[in-house]
Amino acid sequence: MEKHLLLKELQSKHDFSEADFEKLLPLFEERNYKKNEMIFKAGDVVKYVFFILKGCFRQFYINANGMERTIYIMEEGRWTGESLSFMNEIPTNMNLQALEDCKVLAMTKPKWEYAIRNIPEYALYHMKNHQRMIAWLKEQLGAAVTEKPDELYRRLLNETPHLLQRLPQYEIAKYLGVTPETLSRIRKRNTRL
Amino acid sequence: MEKHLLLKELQSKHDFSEADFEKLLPLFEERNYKKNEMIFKAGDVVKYVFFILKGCFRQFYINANGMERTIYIMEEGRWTGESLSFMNEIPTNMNLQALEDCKVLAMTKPKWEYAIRNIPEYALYHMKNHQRMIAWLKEQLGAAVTEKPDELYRRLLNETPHLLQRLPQYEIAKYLGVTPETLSRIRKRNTRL
DNA sequence: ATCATTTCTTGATTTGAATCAAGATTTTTT
DNA sequence: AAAAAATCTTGATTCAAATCAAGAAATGAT
Repeated sequence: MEKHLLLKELQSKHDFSEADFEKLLPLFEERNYKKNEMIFKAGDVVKYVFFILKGCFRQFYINANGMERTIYIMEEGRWTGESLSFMNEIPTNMNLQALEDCKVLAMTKPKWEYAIRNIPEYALYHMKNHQRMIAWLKEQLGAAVTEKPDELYRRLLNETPHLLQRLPQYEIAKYLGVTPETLSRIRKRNTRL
Repeated sequence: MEKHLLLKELQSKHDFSEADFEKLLPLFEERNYKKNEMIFKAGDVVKYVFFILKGCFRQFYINANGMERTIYIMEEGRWTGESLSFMNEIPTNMNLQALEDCKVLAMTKPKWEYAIRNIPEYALYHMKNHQRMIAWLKEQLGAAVTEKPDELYRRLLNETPHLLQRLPQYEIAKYLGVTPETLSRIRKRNTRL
């Protein structure tokens, strides 16, 4: 029997036992989202934390003039959600959308609190995950402003080349923070291997 | 006797008892940094987590071409450091510099681990703090790309007006991600109340 | 297979910030 | 108080990406 995607993720980042996994897994419920469906919008209180079993999501920000920017794209085997809103039951300023038909494991706040209190290794895994996220966001913020679009594209090509196959170009453009026209030109410039 | 700055911060974000504070405080040592001193640089392993008692710091990113971008500026009553590097004893990709003569409370990793294990409320406070930081960074990233520099300046003017008094303009410029010349023009445009 | 829709490419033009280059002003040092 | 250094302002020019505007190509529907 194949190892569960969630167990794989937990063990890849932390020393997580199968016994703890047996306690954790039943706390989730399975949910499905259709392509382009909005999971939450700015102003909503986020009701679940999500572990992605199939498909991918984008989390994005919309400013006062309606300009949007994709903050990250998460695929299967990763978490998504918005923990500040989720934990404190306050409105989020982010938006989450399914980019494909998706299947997730979703956990509500009472069950999540139970998990944090009763599965110490889950709390520790969680802390590590947050640290990683903070470091990643700081680097993204640094890179977003100091790097030229061509360089940002090459980074993506290096770090997550499969995303360029998986997603339409206008989604990549929103992620890089350029217009689709500019991305088209970047690709032309960078195609001559 | 006045309430300790650290206790104030802990209680403002979490239900933190004075008894727990008595256990936490001795784990720190006081350290001083001179204006412009580098606390750590990209490639270093970060040895402490810092709570700022006096002064302010900037954390910044330097890209491959030497372009730099200030990620955040932290003042007294706030934390700084780089927890991914600190916790995992791996090199950081960030730089931390004192912008004034500073005094901090610094905690080493063994003591921090002791605190996390033995003062559960500190672990919870810590988790909340991380969530807040993630939400803030996501918003910063969204805003950095979607907003025009004038709007970013007005945000700063709204959210942390005292920083504009406290710091030279070229530091504000690095934080906003524009050149000092551009900031000078932005200020001119936005000064007519 | 054809038509319609969505996505991508290419060119021309506009726009806003970076860069380059002096000066002016403020702060620090002596 | 004068001199030196650091910081800030202003103007002219350059440059890169956004915008505007068609078309071309790919995808999906009938």
